Amino acid sequence: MMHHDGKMEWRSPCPISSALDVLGDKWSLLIIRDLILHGPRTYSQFLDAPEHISTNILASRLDLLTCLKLIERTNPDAASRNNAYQLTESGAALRPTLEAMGKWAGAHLSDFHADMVRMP
Amino acid sequence: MMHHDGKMEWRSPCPISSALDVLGDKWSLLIIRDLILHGPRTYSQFLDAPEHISTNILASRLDLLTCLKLIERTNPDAASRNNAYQLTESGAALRPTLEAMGKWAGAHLSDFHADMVRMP
DNA sequence: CCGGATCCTTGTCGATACTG
DNA sequence: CAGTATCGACAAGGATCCGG
Repeated sequence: MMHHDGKMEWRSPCPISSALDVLGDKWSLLIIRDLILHGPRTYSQFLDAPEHISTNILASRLDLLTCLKLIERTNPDAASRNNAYQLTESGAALRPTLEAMGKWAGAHLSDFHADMVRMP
Repeated sequence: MMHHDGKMEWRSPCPISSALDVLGDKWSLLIIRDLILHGPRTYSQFLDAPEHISTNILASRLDLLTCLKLIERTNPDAASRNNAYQLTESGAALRPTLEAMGKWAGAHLSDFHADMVRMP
């Protein structure tokens, strides 16, 4: 198993910049979204999301989010098979950010994306 | 001048996913942050931000954000020299998202990033 | 000079095949 | 089922060049 060496690179002391150092990509916040919407989730349940993340990207994001303690395994000691991931308190605290983001998209992106819906 | 062909790819109808289709990278929200914090800003002022975006990335992001009407030129008809970018109403509406994100980072990232400060 | 555009290198993403 | 290995495509970074 490959796991992160814990050495994060921070571009500046700005909190927003730091948040984006962790979450500034197209997938990390989608993983958090799935966990907020559906509760604990297994590897293959993440793969079933409509955005279709690929397996290696999912594994690397789960690894990073675990290292930074935004998520954790539901049963750390059990075999990885059928084991799930869940939010920590830190990950769950991203809910207001995601709500603000979803609200913004609903209000300001519908001109460009007619098929967008209220919530998945 | 090269400009975007307006064809965005949307991964799903989910608003959060759609927001991340636009803003899910390490730089776009930092541009919005600069505009919220400092008001209208020129090309070289963006380059002076402590995170040091490179010129080509900045140009392509400004172009995309302009196409999606999150930002606009302060004086569209004037020469590009010394012209600045400012937020539209749509871009300004991202303030709650950035505030939530900054608040989250301040509360949950300081264990990993000791040098982080309240606000830049 | 300022606002980019271009070139080139490096790194990350994404698809698919594969393994315990 | 939960990942890992591999490889090609593409995006980011960095330096420099150019038009006004």
